[in-house]
Amino acid sequence: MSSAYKHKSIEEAIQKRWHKEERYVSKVDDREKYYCLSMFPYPSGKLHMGHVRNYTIGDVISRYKRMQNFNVFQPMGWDAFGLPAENAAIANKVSPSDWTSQNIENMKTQLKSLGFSYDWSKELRTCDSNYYKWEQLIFKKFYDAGLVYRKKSLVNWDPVDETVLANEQVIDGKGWRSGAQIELKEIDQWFIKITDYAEELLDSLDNLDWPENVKLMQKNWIGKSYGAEIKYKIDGQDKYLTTFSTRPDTIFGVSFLAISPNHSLSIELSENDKNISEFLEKCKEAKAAEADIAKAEKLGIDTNIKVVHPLTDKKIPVWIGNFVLLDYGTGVVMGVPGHDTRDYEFASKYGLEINQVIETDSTELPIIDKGVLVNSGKFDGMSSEEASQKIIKELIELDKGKELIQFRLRDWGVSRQRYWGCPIPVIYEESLPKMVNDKDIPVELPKLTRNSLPTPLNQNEDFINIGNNLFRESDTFDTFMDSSWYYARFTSADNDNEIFDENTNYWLPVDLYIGGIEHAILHLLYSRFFHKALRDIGLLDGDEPFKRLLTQGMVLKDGAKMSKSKGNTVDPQPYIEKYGADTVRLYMMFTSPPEQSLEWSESSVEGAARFLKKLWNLVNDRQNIELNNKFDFSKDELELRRKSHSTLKKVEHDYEVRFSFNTAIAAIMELLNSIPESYKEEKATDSQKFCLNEVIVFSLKMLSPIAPHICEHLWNNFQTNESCIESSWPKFDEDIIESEEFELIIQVNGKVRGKINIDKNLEEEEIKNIALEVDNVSNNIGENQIKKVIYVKDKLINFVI
RNA sequence: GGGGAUGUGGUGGAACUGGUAGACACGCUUGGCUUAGAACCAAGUGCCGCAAGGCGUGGGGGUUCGACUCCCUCCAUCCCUACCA
Repeated sequence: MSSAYKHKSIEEAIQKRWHKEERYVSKVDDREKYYCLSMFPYPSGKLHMGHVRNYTIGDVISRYKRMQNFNVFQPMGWDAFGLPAENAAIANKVSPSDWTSQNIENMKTQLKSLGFSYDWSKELRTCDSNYYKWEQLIFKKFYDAGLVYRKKSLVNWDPVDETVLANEQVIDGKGWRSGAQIELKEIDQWFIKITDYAEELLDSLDNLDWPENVKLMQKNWIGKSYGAEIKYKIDGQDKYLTTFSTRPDTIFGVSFLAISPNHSLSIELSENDKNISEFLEKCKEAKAAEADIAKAEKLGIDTNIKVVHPLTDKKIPVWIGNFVLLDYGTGVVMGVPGHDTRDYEFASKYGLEINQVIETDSTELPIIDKGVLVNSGKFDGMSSEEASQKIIKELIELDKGKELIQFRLRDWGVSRQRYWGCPIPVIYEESLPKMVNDKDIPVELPKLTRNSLPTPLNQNEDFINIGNNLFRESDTFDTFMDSSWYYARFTSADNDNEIFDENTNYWLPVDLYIGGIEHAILHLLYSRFFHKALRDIGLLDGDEPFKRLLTQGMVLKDGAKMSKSKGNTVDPQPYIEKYGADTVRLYMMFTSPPEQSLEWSESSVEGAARFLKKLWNLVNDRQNIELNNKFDFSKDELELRRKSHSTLKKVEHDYEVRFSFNTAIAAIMELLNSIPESYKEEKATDSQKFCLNEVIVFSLKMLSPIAPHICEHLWNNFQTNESCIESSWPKFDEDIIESEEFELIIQVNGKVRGKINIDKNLEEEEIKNIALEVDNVSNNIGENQIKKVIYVKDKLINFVI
């Protein structure tokens, strides 16, 4: 009788061996490389099931590729700067630095206990000055390349705490701690010109092996649109308001212009008009987040200023509207209520004219679709497309507009008014900013004195005032800066003298990048931008950082994404202790396909544990006996061999092409279920033992990327001639998979009426006759005449009556 | 508001290219083993129906010999929306 499966001692022993052998420390060699990267975590305290899912996927692929003789690089690090460390510091009186280090230690221990094959020799922490010094240098280089500028921009201001709040910290318009009404406040901030790369970021999406939905999201986010810039002369003044519209064909329907509350004209008018200044004050009581602006009630106020319509000379009112964003386009919107939902709503509310200038089949305004022009003077009767061109041409002739391509993408504001981040390497002299000298980099983040709260750096006199009337920049970088280039730094993480080195060229680009779908736009777009900008500076090669992308779906709990900040995490630790890492990994992979979101439930953890136990009972205490394979296999034996080889083929496809680990596992379960009991007995024949051994060898190999500890342990006891389970991946034999027969599905009018095994060599006519003989088929056809026969080779025949 | 996804038994899911709906598991039911339990083993398990058979992939409509799969429409849920990461 075999001994019981003891996951704890096996996993500890195997992990110890990996560590001792330095098995996963990677070195450049002449094999084909495979850089497999999972998004590094924010060290929030403990791992949760979302992490386990993400990192198991990466580890399965890394281990599979290693067995295929690729030189695999799988590093891990920490996205260690960010808001939660400051919150924890305030709540628990620990410094952000200590809190972060402690969390990293905890989570690293957890990652190790799960048996992930990371190359820990390349570990990174973004909060180390050894990491962020390079980030400060990159920023300087971006500045030298003309990619950095300063501009005023809006933030959420808490007037009680006198701090800037993240969108997440504003709840129903109130500060989450103070409860004070938040105001929009304009402050100077640093921006990076990601828009210089808008066109390339859009175009090169086509060449990426990424999921289509992610490419589409990025495309829509960049938002290239073709339209016209149209100038409206302010009545009685020699000034113009400039708008952008993608629908110049609707220009005869313009009944108002709406300008942003932050537009210079709005501010100018508010100085002498109490109503307007009150309205602008009210507009400040908003949240900066786009979703909130879009959902807020549309409010406006008439400025009493009129502009002149460029084609009709009609006088048109100018309103201030709270829904107009200054950052997008020109901060002026031309209102066409007949053909735009938002404009329609606004015009209805304030009694502005609603004119129809486009006709379609629809009778109800607003009509959003393109159509044929009406009420548009000489353009009547033209299609939207034709009219757009002619109208732009006319505007150009009148010098009142031009054709324009516009992007939705805005420049990247990287300033944060926070302590726990990378200091921005700038010094001000008489308010004029200058980059710090290279020799003064890194600008180290000052340590907090004991028990002091993490206040923004502008309150740290020792840090900002460096004498001689010189002052340091007190803002820190957006943490998206830290995560935009870490994938590249991993390749040279142990090099203190250079940012990147010859290893960088060997490992980049990342062959497979794995992470949550929530990063589909921002993080992935910023990283793509960084790569291109670093290329143009001469620091990196290639156009894109991530060749292939796998976006995993959210792990949900109580209907929302599992995260520390939402307080709905599930800690894997109790499961690792009770069932072992292999079971947890197997369960996570078995429970759903990676791209799908998954509501957490432990309902079938037991099933995964049971399966490994079954595997253990089958293989443990069994030895692989070397047998000559010149057997005259029986039908049943051949059937099992066919199953072994076809399962191997399927698993390869599922691991490599589909990332469909749940179906791969199901196939292996089926294979083990299909072994006849007698093959496992002592008295089984040699040919039966041969078939059983084949199942075991294939199964251990196929499962080892998912459940590496138990498979390696069983392998060492079972196999004698190949020491390491990881040293190869088996090969399937297509000849064995090929079968002489197939199961024919017989339908009558598309409904299944019979199934029968058919020799593959038979002709269609013979198959048809055999099918018609089947009882249930002939009964269903009865006296009816067969109108049509549809035959799908090796699959199905359908009689239409 | 905008953008992107998802929706299949009691539960997680399978069906990869328009061709057997429910693989593989969980749970449950019955039986075996056991002093009892755990564990394990065997059989059953979409719904209605005694059966023959019929119905069935979020709702409604369409295309097709044939639709979970394609088209239209509606509903629900999740993610992102530029300062959570």
